[in-house]
Amino acid sequence: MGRSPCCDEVGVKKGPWTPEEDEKLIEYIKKHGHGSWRHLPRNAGLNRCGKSCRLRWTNYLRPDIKRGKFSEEEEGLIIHLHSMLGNKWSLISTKLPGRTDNEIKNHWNTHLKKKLLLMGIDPVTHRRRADLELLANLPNLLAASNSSTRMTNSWDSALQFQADTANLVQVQILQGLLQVLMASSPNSNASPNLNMNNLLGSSLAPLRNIADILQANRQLEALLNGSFGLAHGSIPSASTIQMPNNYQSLPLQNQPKMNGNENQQLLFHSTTPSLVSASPENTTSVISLKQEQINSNEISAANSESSTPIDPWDALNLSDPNGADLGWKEILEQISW
DNA sequence: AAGACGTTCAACCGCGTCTAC
DNA sequence: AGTAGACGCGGTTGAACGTCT
Repeated sequence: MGRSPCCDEVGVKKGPWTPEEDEKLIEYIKKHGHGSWRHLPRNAGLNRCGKSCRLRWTNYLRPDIKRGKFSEEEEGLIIHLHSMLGNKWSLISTKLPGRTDNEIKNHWNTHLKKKLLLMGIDPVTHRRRADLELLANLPNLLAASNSSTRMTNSWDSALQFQADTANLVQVQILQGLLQVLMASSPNSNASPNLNMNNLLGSSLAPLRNIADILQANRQLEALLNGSFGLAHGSIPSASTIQMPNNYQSLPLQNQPKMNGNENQQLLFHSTTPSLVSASPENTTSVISLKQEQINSNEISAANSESSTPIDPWDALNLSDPNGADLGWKEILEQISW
């Protein structure tokens, strides 16, 4: 056990390396190899601790280090490996020739982690995020995940899988949020500050097309049934979302009217929004949302270009007479979970 | 133009593991 | 088997740089 005492030595230089020090280190290792890192600084004429020398060499001076931006393939590989290995940066770096563990770690913390968070994916567990912070970040999440579903082939399958997962998050969050909103305004006379038109027209614009959502579900289904093998069992069919036990349908009077289609059901959560479970074992209620029932031709007959399958929610008359546009945080603050 | 704020990444720190004795 | 030196790993820091206001 015991820590290396080398860095405790007084009078040893710390901080950024000078070109002269780099030169000395390179020359020495070229001639003798690094050998014992502890003795290397003295032998090489460097006033550094062995640890510092090792770090400088392995992370910066080594001749086989690849510099420059990470390619999309590399990023995808990092995400994939991280989902399997966690923060085992040195292990991950062995799969990326020319990249150091430090470099990968930095890139993860500064780029990839944020990317996943924006997509609604927990960078630690690589699962959908189910916390309220996610809800607070909904606009960013929606924008990111919506654009991700339209991604070209630039991201590899690992990223695509996580992007598709994020789309399910969209559905779940929206459903949960609407449940809360409905519960707080059962007679459609919502708080005057709540403007459903604004809600659906701005922050939730990406969700206005249920066909997109169903498409995302199909993609996810295909991925889960395909090469990733991450599902714990059969996956709900493309037109069926299986819900955890605590999900239930609202009484009809609390549901938004669906134009010309009284059989259509949307899902609402009874309390706090949670996420779709990919595991059917904890599911009892299965509520179908049949794609064929969401015929945009039927729904949009009375509406123009802005019309979508969700437009009937506009009929809830939740518009703010003052036209105030609420941000998500303000909305959340008004909701008593 | 300049200060505030945010981002990046090289380098450090401290702990766990390995290994020689 | 126990101990201590050495190494490697992952988390954190802080200076440099970039962007915004």
